[in-house]
Amino acid sequence: MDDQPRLMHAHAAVGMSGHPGLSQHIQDNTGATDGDGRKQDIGDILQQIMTITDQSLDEAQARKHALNCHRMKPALFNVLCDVKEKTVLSIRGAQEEESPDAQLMRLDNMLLAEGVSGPEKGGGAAAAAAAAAASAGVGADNATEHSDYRAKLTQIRQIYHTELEKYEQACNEFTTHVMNLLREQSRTRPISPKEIERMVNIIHRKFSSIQMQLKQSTCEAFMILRSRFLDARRKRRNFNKQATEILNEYFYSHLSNPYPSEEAKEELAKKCSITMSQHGTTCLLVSNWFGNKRIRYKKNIGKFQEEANIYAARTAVSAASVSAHGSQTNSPSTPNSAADVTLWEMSFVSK
DNA sequence: GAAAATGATTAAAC
DNA sequence: GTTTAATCATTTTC
Repeated sequence: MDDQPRLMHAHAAVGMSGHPGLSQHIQDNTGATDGDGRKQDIGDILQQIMTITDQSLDEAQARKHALNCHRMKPALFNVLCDVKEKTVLSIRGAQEEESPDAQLMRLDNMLLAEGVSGPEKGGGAAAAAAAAAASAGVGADNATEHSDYRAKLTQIRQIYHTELEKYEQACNEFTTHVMNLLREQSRTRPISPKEIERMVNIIHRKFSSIQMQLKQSTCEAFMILRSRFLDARRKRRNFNKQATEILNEYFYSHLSNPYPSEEAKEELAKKCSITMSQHGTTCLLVSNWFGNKRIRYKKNIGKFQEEANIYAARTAVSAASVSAHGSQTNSPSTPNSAADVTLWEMSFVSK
């Protein structure tokens, strides 16, 4: 501890000779002329600053006040700020990397597009829900699922906004607190406004990285919600009995070639009151049904034999009644009897 | 509650 | 683009 005064004098001397701006500052701020007197002044100030922590609170307060009023104080602080700026802060400044704005923008855009953030609900959220409901292609009870979806979306929005607000408030409070602290400290140690600004930036970056995490998890929550809602497999509905009968009737009466054309599919979909798929011009549901039926029939003809006989008999009866009335055939192709081995069946029965 | 049935999805082949 | 074959996920049946 005995070294301190010597050290401070040495510092002051180095400051004088090593920093070209110091004498200038002092000239500017004090107008002093006596070189030795100035050295003595600076040495005194520095010594007082360094020993201030060793003193009692009252003493220190008094000393702080005296220092603040010292005529050399502004000049000395300016120089020290300059030195700090040119060494530590400039190095640190150079190392500061670019903030990941791109990702933040991506998240912001997504939240905006999905209606989680932004002005008010009704835009993206409703559109997404409507699209989801439409592509799910369901009928009766989609209203409840729809509102369920909307309620959950609102919940996500609410959590997001309250959390965001909390973070913003905390950020502001913390920034104000730190700024006040630094301003207060700048009375006793050299802190430039630039340094305060830099500190504020650091705080903002930290908080915005937290906000980014919030945005990320909100996006994830929304994606999960939507995928649940959109996943058609989760909301599979069996066709009603009538629809199944219509499809089976077509299938067994076209066993030689159970591949309905686009028109036939649309016709069948209409007959079965199946809403058209959003995926294209074909009725995907009918295509799915025929795809499944073909493969399952082919895999186990025996199991479907009884069903085949029933439908064959039914079509035979209707064909007979039609011919009995002398009408023309209203079927695009000749119905097959279940006993017949059809062309289509031939292709896989004979391996 | 397990098994069967069934609609949807997928990759691969055409 | 469609179809097949395998598979998944749900609903229905027992």
